[in-house]
Amino acid sequence: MSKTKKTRPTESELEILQVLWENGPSTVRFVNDQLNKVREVGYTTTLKLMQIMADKGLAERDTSQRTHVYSPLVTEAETQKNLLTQFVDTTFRGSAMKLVMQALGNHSASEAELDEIKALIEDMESKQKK
Amino acid sequence: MSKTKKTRPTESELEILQVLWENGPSTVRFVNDQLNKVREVGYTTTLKLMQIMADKGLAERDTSQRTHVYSPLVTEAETQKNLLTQFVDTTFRGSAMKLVMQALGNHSASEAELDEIKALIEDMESKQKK
DNA sequence: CTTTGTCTACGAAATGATTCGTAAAGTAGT
DNA sequence: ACTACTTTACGAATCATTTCGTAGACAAAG
Repeated sequence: MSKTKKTRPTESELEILQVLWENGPSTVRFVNDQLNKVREVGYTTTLKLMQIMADKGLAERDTSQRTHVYSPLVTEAETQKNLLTQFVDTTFRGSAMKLVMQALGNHSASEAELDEIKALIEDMESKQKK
Repeated sequence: MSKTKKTRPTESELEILQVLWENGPSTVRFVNDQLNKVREVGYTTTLKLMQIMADKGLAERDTSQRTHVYSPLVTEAETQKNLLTQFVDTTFRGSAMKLVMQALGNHSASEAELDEIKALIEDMESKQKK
């Protein structure tokens, strides 16, 4: 009922947001179908979740048609940022750099990606030097 | 009662593991005191949680003395790796590199840290090249 | 108009995690 | 031995999240 901002999506809500971010405004039916490609979820379960999300201000819905269309009200980048911050705190005791090292070490990256990151770092360093 | 491996720590369990990792084998009293430096938690709450953790195989306890001493059964690095993988999946749709970029961008790093990461990347690239 | 299917609304059950009260037993100090 | 304190054990309350059953509205097809 409120849109007071700052609500953290739960796991399930995040799954739904992913669908909305990837595909744009969608119906419950569509979202539910997407989710079911990965795991079994009942239609009314997805419906309920999406209604809650609208309630929390994570999404809004167009009710002008009988079949409602939901749009995300938070961006992917902004949500990632929030979740990342809290994840770094709880799992890496606040050390983002430890996380970066782990991520680089465990997950393989293409040369292009590595170059991109290197460029980003050099950019940061040059700015830091004033 | 089982030690079947692969149990994911919850938020609260992770907090307790942090204490155990940082301080080594500890009593419930000690862990609870540490937690209370950050937020209020009842003694029996911490006790219960630690008993559950022993149950799940996240920790083991020495009951030879009246005051039990708990030790972690999972390492910090291993736990971070598991949590990171699932976090990348749910929040960054599997793209560890996107996460790295976000982490670099949002959280400030010292020059030394940046250099360390750059070195790591160059190391990876040289190994990849052949 | 009736049947069949799809949609939303709603409440409540199921699940999982966390918190706490209370009891029982051991320990320490007097 | 008595009292005060600390510990473990345990069950249940609380709280958040997820799941589902059911009902009512609407729509499409015959």
